[in-house]
Amino acid sequence: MSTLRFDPAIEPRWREFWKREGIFRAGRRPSAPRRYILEMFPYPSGDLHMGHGKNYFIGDALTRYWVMRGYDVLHPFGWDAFGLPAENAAIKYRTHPRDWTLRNIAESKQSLDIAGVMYDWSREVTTCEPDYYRWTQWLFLLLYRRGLAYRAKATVNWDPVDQTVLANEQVDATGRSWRSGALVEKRELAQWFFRITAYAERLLTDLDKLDGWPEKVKAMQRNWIGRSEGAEVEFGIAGRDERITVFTTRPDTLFGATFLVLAPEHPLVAELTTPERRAEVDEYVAQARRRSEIDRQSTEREKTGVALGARAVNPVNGREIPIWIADYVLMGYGTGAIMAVPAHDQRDLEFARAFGLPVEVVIAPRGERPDGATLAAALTDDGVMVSSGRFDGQDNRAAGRAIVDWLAESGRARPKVTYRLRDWLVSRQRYWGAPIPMLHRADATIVPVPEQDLPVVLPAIEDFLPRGKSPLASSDAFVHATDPETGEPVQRDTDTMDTFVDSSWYFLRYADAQNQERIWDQQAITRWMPVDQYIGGIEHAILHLLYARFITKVLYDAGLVPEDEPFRALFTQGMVQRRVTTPLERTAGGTLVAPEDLVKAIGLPDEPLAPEAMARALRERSHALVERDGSFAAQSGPVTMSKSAGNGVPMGPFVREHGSDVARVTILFAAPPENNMEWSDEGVGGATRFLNRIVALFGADRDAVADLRAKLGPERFESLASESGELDAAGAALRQRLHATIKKVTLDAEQFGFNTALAALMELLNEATRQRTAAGAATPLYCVTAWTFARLLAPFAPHLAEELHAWFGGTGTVYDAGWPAWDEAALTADSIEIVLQVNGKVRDRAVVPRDADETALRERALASERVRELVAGKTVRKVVVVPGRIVNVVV
RNA sequence: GCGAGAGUGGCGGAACUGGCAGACGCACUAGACUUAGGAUCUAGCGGGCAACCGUGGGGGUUCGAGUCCCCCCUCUCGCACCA
Repeated sequence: MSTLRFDPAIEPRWREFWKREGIFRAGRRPSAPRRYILEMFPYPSGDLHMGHGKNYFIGDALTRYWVMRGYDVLHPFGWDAFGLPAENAAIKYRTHPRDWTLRNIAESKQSLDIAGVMYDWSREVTTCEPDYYRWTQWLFLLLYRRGLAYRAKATVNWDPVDQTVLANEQVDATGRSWRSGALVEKRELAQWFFRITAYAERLLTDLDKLDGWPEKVKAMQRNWIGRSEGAEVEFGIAGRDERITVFTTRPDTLFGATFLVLAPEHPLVAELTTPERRAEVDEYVAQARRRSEIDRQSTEREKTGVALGARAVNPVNGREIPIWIADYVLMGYGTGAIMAVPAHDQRDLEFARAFGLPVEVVIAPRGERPDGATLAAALTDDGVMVSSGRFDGQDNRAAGRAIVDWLAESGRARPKVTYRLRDWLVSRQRYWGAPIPMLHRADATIVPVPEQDLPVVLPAIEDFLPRGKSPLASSDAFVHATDPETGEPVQRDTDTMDTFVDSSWYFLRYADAQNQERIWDQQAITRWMPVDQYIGGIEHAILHLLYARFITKVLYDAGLVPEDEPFRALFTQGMVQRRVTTPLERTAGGTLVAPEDLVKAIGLPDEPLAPEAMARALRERSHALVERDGSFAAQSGPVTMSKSAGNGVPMGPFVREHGSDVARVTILFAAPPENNMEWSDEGVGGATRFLNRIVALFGADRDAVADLRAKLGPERFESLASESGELDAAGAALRQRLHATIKKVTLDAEQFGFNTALAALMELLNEATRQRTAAGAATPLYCVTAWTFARLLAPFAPHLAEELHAWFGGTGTVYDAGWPAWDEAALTADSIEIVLQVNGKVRDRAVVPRDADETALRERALASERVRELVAGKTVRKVVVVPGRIVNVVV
């Protein structure tokens, strides 16, 4: 006997059908409400594996759901095609970055096509093409015009491996480049910046509008922006007219400032150093400059510093205090200078203790007044002001405000808000990026390239190797240009833009991707923006998502986009992981030998081991010893699929062999999409069985369903689902299950509950199988269940859903067949089972009419034999009745 | 240290406003069908012989707590000398 099975060979036909009919083209339903669903566009690094696939399957499921709901859905795709890896790969494989990139795009596109992920390809964007980067350059000019792009000499992060500067966001906490992993150096260079700090406050407060964003991502952005409210206070310098401005969040502690600390890079350091301190100070400054970010930012480190010899004057009491420099004060934050209040700040206390500086308590928490000299930890709690002149006895918070007001009268202080966010450095000394559209005159002034001269085309030079300055500088044809105003010779800026500029606006271009005249048409952008649902990895929580919000706000201010936040809802999906299995060699003596690379990777002993010893050694390294058919292998825990781990399951080959629908169900069912999921053969098996069971069950009755539907007509046929008629027990159960499933799948599909939606479909399939067996024939209810099942399946196993829909006599596409509606009244059966409890413990169950009232339920419960046994000889104190659910007898 | 989140069977995970804990699936066990099974079907599957006990631990609220409140523990992620 041969049962029908799911055949992946049905898939290509449906893919072609969707493409031919343009089912997923935006604008197909111009009068319907719109939805914009977007997955983060990829960097085209090569062929796609299931790790990438998850992202696209999630977006595709959502797209298909909303199309079924009758919406006009925009689901576009593109390529983040500029960037360093293309250059590095091109150098390695002796090709051109452009060729390498375009080849990868073609390959990835084919994988997506085979997987049946449907995009509106007429809106495809590729950031390395002139018809895209022309507008990236246009955007640069817009920012320049609005005073938001500027050139400045700055201490910048220099990546010695990739030979380029990096934005702060692209250097990790250990001071390494996010891309090359190299320790970043500091250099003084003239660079282009975007003034994102001008938007710091809006970027922060508007996070509150983003209800559809994960709290975690919003928290990360808040933290990155790092708003801090306090005051700037000016200290005098003994014997001089200049002042030193410090930033403090605790002006209430001003009377307790016993010294000042400047960052080693502070501009006043050289001037304030007395001759006898010179040698020591110079040595310290040089040392600090050499020190890497990791060292410098470690909290573990002992405090170091040196005194300059000069003295500052505290504006609140005229007291003279010493000025020090120390590398725990950062030039990049606040004013690069602090007042040290060791009694009330832990870092200052450590510093004071290390160098024997005085500690003076000026706030007494809870009425206590500890001695500064013996203080073990800084006092950071609120309390009452002491040793603070006229402010003594006041509440410290109020006193802080009063002190700032008082000093403000003489111009010695002002309230100040400080941010950790720095301006965005966008220049890159690399080839493969959008040229910065600026011209340098002989007199060192700068003029923008006129808009009509865009794009500034990236020249097709052969020698793009990085040598510390932009490779574009070596192209004379590129560098030499004419001043648009004077006609004099000028030189082009030879830097290219950070690729994060390219990706900060691509989602806007999709609204009108083909427009050659303008960046986009106002009507188009108003139709599609903002993005309703953005889907991508958490790794972009700060960089891309912050830049995209910034650029959108700039464009909003320029009247070019309808809303100032680009993404209404954000979903961060989990990774696909897979165990790595490495075969072990078996010696004649029965011992096992690990291959060299495994020994190197996890530190296994480089010698033959008995299986038990090998198992133990592996377990200690979070691996397992697995055996199959007498061969042994080492198996790792789940690790994220990647090229480097070598555990990616390539999309194309898998889909061809098993089917896209199997891949989708495997991924979507295994875990909630926000979690990491483990890809395993067992998971694939489960998904395959589910699809096989669908085909086996409904395939056998396909003609019965089609015939009944043809006989009754579509409307009459569908109304069968709501008729209770004369159903037997199995029929009643199926009807209830059908409506419960429609409701569950509908609600789940809208909140990424794909795993539970599929579980509900499995339950419905199980119930349908039971009813089919009990009835021995395809009943009308069973037929309408099959028909409905096909539509509910459409977001998750689209090819099979189309196949079922066609089997059952549906015409056109299942995506035009409408989403099923459930009947709330059909969710509960006429008679239901309720739970009988005694003292809150389940003791019995009873089947009662659905609408049984409280009195009836109470009587039914007390009539139960089990309940009577337990209640016998005791007093019934109370009976809690929850109609439709439970009766609890309290004795 | 600060911030966000999570602890439920052998595993992934279910559980709406407090109302049958463990849905669905994987793995596993037994049986059936088979030349064969790593296919398929049937049954079982938290622990305990049982009364009962079970959602990280301890208290509390409630007729009733995985869910609410208080305290504690552990883990994951992000940030971290930010004045």
